[in-house]
This record gives sequence, structure tokens and C-alpha cells, in this order.
Amino acid sequence: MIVDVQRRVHDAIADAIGRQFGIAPPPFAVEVPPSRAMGDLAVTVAFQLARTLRKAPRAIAQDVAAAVGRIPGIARLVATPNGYLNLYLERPSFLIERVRGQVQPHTPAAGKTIVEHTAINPNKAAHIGHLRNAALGDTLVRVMQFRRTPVETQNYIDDTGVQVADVIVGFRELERRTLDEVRQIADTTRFDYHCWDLYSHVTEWYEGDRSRLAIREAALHDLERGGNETAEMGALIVDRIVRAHLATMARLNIAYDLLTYEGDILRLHFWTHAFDILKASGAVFRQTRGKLEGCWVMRIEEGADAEPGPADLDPVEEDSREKVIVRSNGVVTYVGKDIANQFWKFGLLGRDFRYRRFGTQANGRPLWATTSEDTDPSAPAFGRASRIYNVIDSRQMYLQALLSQALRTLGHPHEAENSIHFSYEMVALSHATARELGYQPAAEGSDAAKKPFVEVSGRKGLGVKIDDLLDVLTQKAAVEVSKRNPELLPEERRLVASQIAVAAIRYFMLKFSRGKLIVFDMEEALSFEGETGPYLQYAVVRANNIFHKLNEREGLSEADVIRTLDGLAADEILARGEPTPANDAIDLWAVVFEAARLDDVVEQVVRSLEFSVLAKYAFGLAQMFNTFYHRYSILNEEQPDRKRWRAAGVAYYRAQLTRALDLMGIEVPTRM
RNA sequence: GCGCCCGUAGCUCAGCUGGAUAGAGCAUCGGACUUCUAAUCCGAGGGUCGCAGGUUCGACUCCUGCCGGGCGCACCA
Repeated sequence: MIVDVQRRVHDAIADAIGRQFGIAPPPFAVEVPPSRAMGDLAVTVAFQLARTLRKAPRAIAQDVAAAVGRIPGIARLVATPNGYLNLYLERPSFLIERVRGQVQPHTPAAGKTIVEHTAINPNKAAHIGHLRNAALGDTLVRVMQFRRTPVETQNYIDDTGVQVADVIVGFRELERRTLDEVRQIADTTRFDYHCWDLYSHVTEWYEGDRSRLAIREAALHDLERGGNETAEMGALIVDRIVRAHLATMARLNIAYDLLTYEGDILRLHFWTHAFDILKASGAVFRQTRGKLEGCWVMRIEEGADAEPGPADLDPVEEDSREKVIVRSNGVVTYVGKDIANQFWKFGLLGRDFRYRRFGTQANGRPLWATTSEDTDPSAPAFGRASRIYNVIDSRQMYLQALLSQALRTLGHPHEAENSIHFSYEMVALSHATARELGYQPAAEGSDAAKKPFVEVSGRKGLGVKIDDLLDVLTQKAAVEVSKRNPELLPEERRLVASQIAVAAIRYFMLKFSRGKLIVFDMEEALSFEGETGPYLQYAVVRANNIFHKLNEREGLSEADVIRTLDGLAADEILARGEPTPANDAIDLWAVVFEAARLDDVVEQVVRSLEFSVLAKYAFGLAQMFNTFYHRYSILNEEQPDRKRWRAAGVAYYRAQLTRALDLMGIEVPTRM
């Protein structure tokens, strides 16, 4: 944890600038120089001041260095010939304080935050596209918790949508099932897999005769209205599929606080209420002419530089800048429902859901769901957040922008600002993997064949199901575990294999920056070597083994090591001679310092909402430790003080990497 | 047409609010297991950072314009 030191350094230098030059210091950051030989922290403020002070950076750096008094925790400050201010930490005390847990991560004050993620249509099994969403969302939640930000995790269930209606139509028209028969299937099969196939069959069936779409319309209508057999079958399907999704996510260590059902938004008249607010403010109005005549629409804000069109603008073009909120037949679009939901999340709707306890999750936390029936008085307070992250892929950017706009129009600029679309690119399939799934390759020379990927499509039944992927990974991991640890009991082997599988897949989903389209390739995803989750786990297991052996052979525990550091000769962790790039090898200090950077990295992650930064940091730390591990022995080190310092450094490293892995939802197996 | 995203090594990708020598994994080639378990480590080759301007003491990073690719812009969600 180094943010505390960074702040101390920042304040001391800002103060020195004020005293030395009589000016308010410009905003500047306390950075980490590219190599430890150059120091542990660096400030480039002298460059920034060169122009205003009309002085050489070098001279400014020297003046500042001279004016800065002693900074607690800093051993020395050096002004370099080119104008950098480099700082070297007080190494032994730095490690001692941190390995003893006396320095906590930086936790900025923050109001309640809602993260909505997963939100899979409850009509089929979850696939790898959904996996990216859930992995990003869950990691965001964990990062918030690391910073002690109160966070509520919501999973939106679209139980009244077209996709659910389609599966109902499938059971009725294609399979000719009654409600009881559907329940029978749900009780005795992989229901989410059954629906996966059925859904794609229904899609084909519609294509066979477009007039069949009228059946979908009727089913959708019944579903929304409720109180009929269609709605009853819908409720059954939704409930079973949601439970299947939750089970899949639980395998990945992903849990939620609240399931928000769209049906409750309708039944509790959230929309009617929101509609009144929107109408009263003039944010939506009834279009009286053009092709949108009879619809309630919202004007879409163009970019700030958008020129207002000429007065005689083509009315058709004018219509294209309006978004339909309520159709001419009186049915609200999903945009309307989303606006109502977003208002509720901020506590701006003036209404609340009712709640029921849905169950207890694998992590022991209760899961709640909204309901239209009587509320459970023991339900906690949901909603009323000051910041909201909606984790949705970039294709829905346009609609998310509308949510912010609605908030702004209604006089809630602060909420609009804190209504954040956590956007990411989709997951597609490599041609090789699509072929393995039985997908017929597109005709040679066609547009589809030229694309470097194949789009996942639930509608076509084309995609890798998360559970299938986890099964393959787990099986492969089990083989590797048995090879290396033949003495493990079957039960333990299963646990370790599943932990490895989860690590592989979660790391894979996080290592790319979110703006990058992932072309999913099975062979690549199955790798356990190189930059992968299992590599990271192995790097912690190795460190754990050192402590097991230390305890076994010498009766020395981690606690003993940590307790007895004071007064030991500390040359092992101190700099050896003048630092130069030549002797800048990976040594104990390099590992300790890198391990300490976790809280700084987390701040960067929150600023950029870029988890690849966290993934790469964790990988780099593991890599550094592996190098250290090969270069320096702990068990066989004869010099006792040196041995203790190394052990202490490794203790801190493994605690920090374990925390970093936890942020990514990755557990550390007992053996590998 | 408009908006957003992407373009960095053979392939897949990092590169933090501008900062010190452009990095990693995979693949290729060559080394290291009686050792704290080799799911590891060490070494080698491999780059006009899409192109052209601009801002700056300093640009892979910021701005403008092009080129190439992806995704959006429905009375679907």
C-alpha cells in the first residue's frame, strides 16, 4: 500500500514549492519511475514549473529538494541532472509496517453505489458473451468493496420480454407441451440447455412463415398483462432459468444482492408514475405529425456542435431525432421501463418495490428479489444510490445516453453525471471455434467469411455455454492436478480443478481492455501457461509452500517471522551500493515494492474502469516473484537475518497477490 | 450520412490522468529439473507504434485531417 506515502510526498513537495517560490503549486502526480535504480517514487513538477518560473528544470528541482524537509518514510530525495525529483523509501520500516497490517489501503469517502450487471434474458443458458459482462461487473463490485465503498449489486431480469415469449411459443407450438409437462422437463433435465435449443428452433420456425410472428405478439401481450396460462408458463420458465444462471455464476464466485424483475416495474406502476413526471416536465410529448404521429417521444440531444437544421427541414429527418417512449398503440418501450428503473435506483421515483427473500447464495449472503406481493419487512433498504454503474455492452451506448439525458432534462444533472454506462465490446467466436461448435462456415468470398470472427448468436444457438466451458476447463485441470499431486483425495482434486478453471476463464475475460472485441478461441482459453489465471495461482501456491516447509522443517511460522524482524541486520532489503541500471536486478525490495502498489493500481482501475490494468499488474507481480524465487532461496539461506527478511517479503507479496486475485474473483488452491 | 470503439513484434494484446531505454504472452530457436514442485526460469531473433500535420522542454499517449476495420443510429430489447 503506497498511496499513503504518495500523499505524504505530494503534500511535502507542494508545501516546499509554496515556500520556495511563493506560488500555488500546479497539480502534479507522484509517480513510480520505470526502474527501482531511479528510485521508488518520482515527481516531475520541475518540468511543469520551468515555464512559469523561467528557470531550468534542473535548478528548480534542486531548489525544491533543498526546501523539502524530512518526509516520514522517505530515506532520501535526489534531484537528477535533468530535473526529476526521485525519492527512495525507508525500506525496512516500509515492509515491517505493511506486513504487520499497520497500513491500510487508501479508502476515499464515497456514497452508495449500485452496480447492475449480468441481466441475461431468462430464456436460455448463459454463454461467453454474458460471461464477459458478469466478470467485469463482479470485479467492479469487488474493487468498490476494496475501497470500502458501499455497493449494491443488482441483476435485472427481463421476465416480460420477447425472448421469454419466444420460448413459451416454442413449448406450446413446437413441442405441444402443457404447463405441467414443462415443469416436468424443468425438474428432470438441463432446462437451460433445453431452452437454448428450443429458442433457436423457434427462430427458424418464425422464418419458415412470417405470419407466425402474430403468435409471438399474442404471447407477449398475455405475458405483460398477466393472470393467464401464458404468464404462468412464463413465470415458471423465468424462475427456472434464473436459478440456472445463478448456479452458473456461483461456480464463478459471482453473487448478487437483488434481482430486479421487469414485471414488477409494470405491476407496481413504476412506469405510469415515471410517465407522469416526464409528461409534466415536457421531457416527453405526444407527436402530432409525421411518421411518429400518436407516439410519445423524447427529443434526442445531438452532439454539442450539432447545427440546428434549416427551417424548412424535411419532416422525416426531424422525426429521426426523436425516440419513441410510448408506441401509438399505448405500449411503453423498454426505454421507458429503463428510465423508470434508473429513477428508482437514484431514489427519484417516489415509489419502491416490494421484496422477497429469494435464497441464500454460496458465499452465505442472502439474495433478494423484487415482488408485487407483500413485502418482507426484514428486507434491507435497496436503491437510493448516489452513483450507478450499468454494465452493458457498447452496442447499447445510445440507449444508456438517453437515461442520462432524461435525468438531466428533469433537473437532476448530478445524477445524470453519476449515471455511468460501463461499456465494453462484445465477445465473438474465432472461425476455428465456431467450426468446432458445428457452425457451417460462410461461403468463400462472402462478407461473413472475410470477417476475422463469427458473432455469437443466442437466436441461432451459436455460442459457447459457460457451463460447458467450465466443464472442459475443470476436466483438463483435474488431469494436470492428478499428474502433479497423485496423493490428493478425489474431493480435494475436484475443488482445486474447479478453482483453476475459474481462474483461467476469469483472467481471460479481464486481461483485455474493455474497448477490445474478444475473439474467443477455445484453444487459447484453455491455456494454463504464460499469461493466465493458473500462472497467477501457481505463483501464490509456491509462496505458500515455502511457509509450509518452513513450519515443517524449522517450526517457524509466518507470524514468528513477522514478529521478529526488528533489530535484524537489514542489508538484504537495503540498496546495495549506488543504484545504477546495471545492478537493477529483481531482488527482494523490487518484489516488496511492487506488491505494495496494489492500492495505487486500484485507484487507477477506478479512474479508468479498466480491469486489464489490474490483471496485468497481478501478472507482472507474479512474474517478478517467480524470477526472485529462482534467484534466491529462503529455506536454504544460511544467513539467518537474510532468511527472515526474505521470508517477510514473501509473506507480504503473497498477501497482496492473494488480495489482487480476490479482486478478480480468483481463489488460491491448496496445492497445484 | 452521423455517433462510439479499434489500428503497437509473425499471432493475441499491455503501455496509468503526456515523462527517463516502446513491454508481455503465444509461436520459433538455444539453455536450466538429486533443488522452496519446471503450470516455472534464463537467453536469442523479431517494431516506419495505420498515415500526415499540429500542440509541448518532452507524444504510443493530447488536437485536427485522412486510410482501414468493427458496432450503433427501429412504434425490437
